Amino acid sequence: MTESTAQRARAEVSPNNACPIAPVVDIVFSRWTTPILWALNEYGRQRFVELERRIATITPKVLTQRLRQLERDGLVLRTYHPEVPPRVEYEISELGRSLAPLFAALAAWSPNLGTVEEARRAYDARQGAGGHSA
Amino acid sequence: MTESTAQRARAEVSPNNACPIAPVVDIVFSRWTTPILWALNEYGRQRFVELERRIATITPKVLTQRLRQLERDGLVLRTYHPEVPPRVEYEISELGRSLAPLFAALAAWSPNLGTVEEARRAYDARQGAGGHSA
DNA sequence: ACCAGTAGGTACCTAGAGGAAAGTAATGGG
DNA sequence: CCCATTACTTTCCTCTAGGTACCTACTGGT
Repeated sequence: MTESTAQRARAEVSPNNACPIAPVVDIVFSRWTTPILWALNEYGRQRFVELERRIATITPKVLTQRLRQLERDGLVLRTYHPEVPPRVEYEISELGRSLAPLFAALAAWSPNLGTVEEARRAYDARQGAGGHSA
Repeated sequence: MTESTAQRARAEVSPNNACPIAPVVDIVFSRWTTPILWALNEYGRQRFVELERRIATITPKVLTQRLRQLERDGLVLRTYHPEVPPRVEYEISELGRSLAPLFAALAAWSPNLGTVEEARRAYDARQGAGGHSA
């Protein structure tokens, strides 16, 4: 019940008011999902610890939460091997792979990051110096 | 100083470890920025209250914060008219407009939302019913 | 008997984002 | 004189995502 409450909370705050892309953003670009999907898409099927080590700054709890969410959304496939030390493998699903052009568009825009940094420096210089009038 | 702290915090938690698109996501898809950019892109130059009414569920404080952030990142242009009741107009910048293909890719993926909903129902049915073994 | 290792689960706690509501400056209108 | 309007700002408060730390089951190795 806790999870569904969280899901509903996320859904409630998303202001889909005539903004048709907000739900997609909620699903695909919620926190941590980008590096997870990217790692699965880039390095193929992996185990829990591999993902954990690759992302490095994520905690196992949150990684589990996000993987469950992605599995529920059908973007990730989970395979559980009931072996002696349990082994679980995660891979990106067909639906998840359909996000590839989206990620490509993201990557295509990334050269503009320099422009953003420049804009930030300019803005901070305007505000930071004695520039802002009373 | 509070704002820059928040910016740095966001930057710290983003695990850009070999995930080149994470910074773009941080800038473009941080909370509330999607509906704001979409509204500005869709309905053109607008005043503060127009945006506020259009998004409806956003509070003025957060709208101001997000607009400042977007202005600092160079995605939005702010024009202040020092009139008797102050008037401010916001419009999307050239850099912001360069996000259009990204948004188009988002919109192109949105038909898959049905598949996501279906996957969620299937997952919930699996877990919700007596299906999960002890 | 004890530890290692996997894939988490759970309880507790903190930090910080976001909401609610009131304040602010300036001025025209009743 | 008081109110309304605009575009915020500020204060206070809540809420929850995420972090820390510890726990689980299972078996093989020593």
